[in-house]
Amino acid sequence: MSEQGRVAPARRRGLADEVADSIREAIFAGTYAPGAQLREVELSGALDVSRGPVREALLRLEREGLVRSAWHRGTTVTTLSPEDVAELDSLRGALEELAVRQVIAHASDDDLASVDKAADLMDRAADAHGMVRCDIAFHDAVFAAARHQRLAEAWEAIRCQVHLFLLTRIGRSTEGYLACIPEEHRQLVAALRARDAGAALELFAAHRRHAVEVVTAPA
Amino acid sequence: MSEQGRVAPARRRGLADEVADSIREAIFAGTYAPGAQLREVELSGALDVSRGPVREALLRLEREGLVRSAWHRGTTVTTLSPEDVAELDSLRGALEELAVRQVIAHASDDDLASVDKAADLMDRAADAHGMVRCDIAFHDAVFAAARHQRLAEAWEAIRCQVHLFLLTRIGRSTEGYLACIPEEHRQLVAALRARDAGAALELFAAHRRHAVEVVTAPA
DNA sequence: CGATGTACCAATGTTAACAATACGACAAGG
DNA sequence: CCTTGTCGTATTGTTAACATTGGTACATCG
Repeated sequence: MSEQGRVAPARRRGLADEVADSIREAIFAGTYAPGAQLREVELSGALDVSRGPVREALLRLEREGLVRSAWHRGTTVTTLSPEDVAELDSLRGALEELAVRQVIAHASDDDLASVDKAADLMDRAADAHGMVRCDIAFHDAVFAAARHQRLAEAWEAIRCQVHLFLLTRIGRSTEGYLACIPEEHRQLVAALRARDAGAALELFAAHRRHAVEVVTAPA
Repeated sequence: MSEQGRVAPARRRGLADEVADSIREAIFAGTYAPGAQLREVELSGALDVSRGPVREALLRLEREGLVRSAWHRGTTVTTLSPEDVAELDSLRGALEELAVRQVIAHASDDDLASVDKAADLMDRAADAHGMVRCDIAFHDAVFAAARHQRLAEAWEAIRCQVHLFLLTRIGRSTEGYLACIPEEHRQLVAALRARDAGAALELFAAHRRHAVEVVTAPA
């Protein structure tokens, strides 16, 4: 699917990156619940790495908003209050609005094909957790298609928090989610392909609204 | 000016934060020009600190977009290409639009007073560098008045880059800048105080346009 | 003479030990 | 009984030494 021309970036990653990935996965898997403390010695022991890379990984996760840390007070997994959800939603809205405009203005056919593929992958999602993963992947594809480095970075800064948010969403009600979401995303793709800014913006806004309603409505 | 009620956060900062501040200031002062390499040993020697905090500081500066680093290839001061400037402008626009809406919707009188004060401080700016500092401080105040933690963080992620951008602007022409900018910001404050979303949005957009034009227009 | 392989060096990545700090428990005093 | 001061411990902040890697200059070969 559109090999981009170049062969491969071939950049080797550092240990800190892999540690960050491990911790991130552990959090999403539920090993570390929101509010739990992430002790450096414990992590370094479990991952068989020194505290240096762990420390660097935690700093990266903090950049992603997945954890929060205070001086000499350790690092804890982020807990999302209702206010946090509201912030996440409004900021995500601002970023997605720019992304949609950029996609409609500059995205190539290959970029749109990637978005399409991400939407298709949703049909194959086994459980709710997998669906959330696909959901995030879809929006990743949209931001990638926007071809806007800094916008993508801004999305990455809240991406994991949105993931966390969707995780609490499926905790509330898995019913409508698995069935409706794939179709909902297919409509987003269609609007993007049609280069219809107005329709796409409205659909993305509705998409976000649905997610927020599920979490906030039932006390 | 509005003590917020609480006495003081009283949180002590780590060494890494201070190191980050020092390096940041050095970059803005021109000690390290864009593209220059930031060697860990050199910095740790100059600041009389170990490489640990320096490493952590560089990671933080990378989060702020002030430097870029690759694995085993060191850290360099960010250089802004024309495309980067375009990205910065559009993303900043998206963030400021949300900020303006938030300010108009939720900002307290104290918040607006802070913005006002930031605008007044511009009259006392001695040179162009000081003016740039005030310019950034003004927008800091706006984002602070928005009372939106994550939005403020998103702004911080490009704040230093905008600072860098404004620095290249005054490199092009200092003439109009020193004279017009204070008045321009006063109009922004007025629109914010009037809670006039349409006018404020347009004025902020024009404000950004002016800055970009100076840098991009004269080849 | 150009291309290629190699060895060196400088800089970063990683590790482990040392120092400083926040939190909790417990005892003394009002 | 509540407040306050002190101590101990667990955890983070910091440091310095070791390991690994990328770049470069140079020698060698075609």
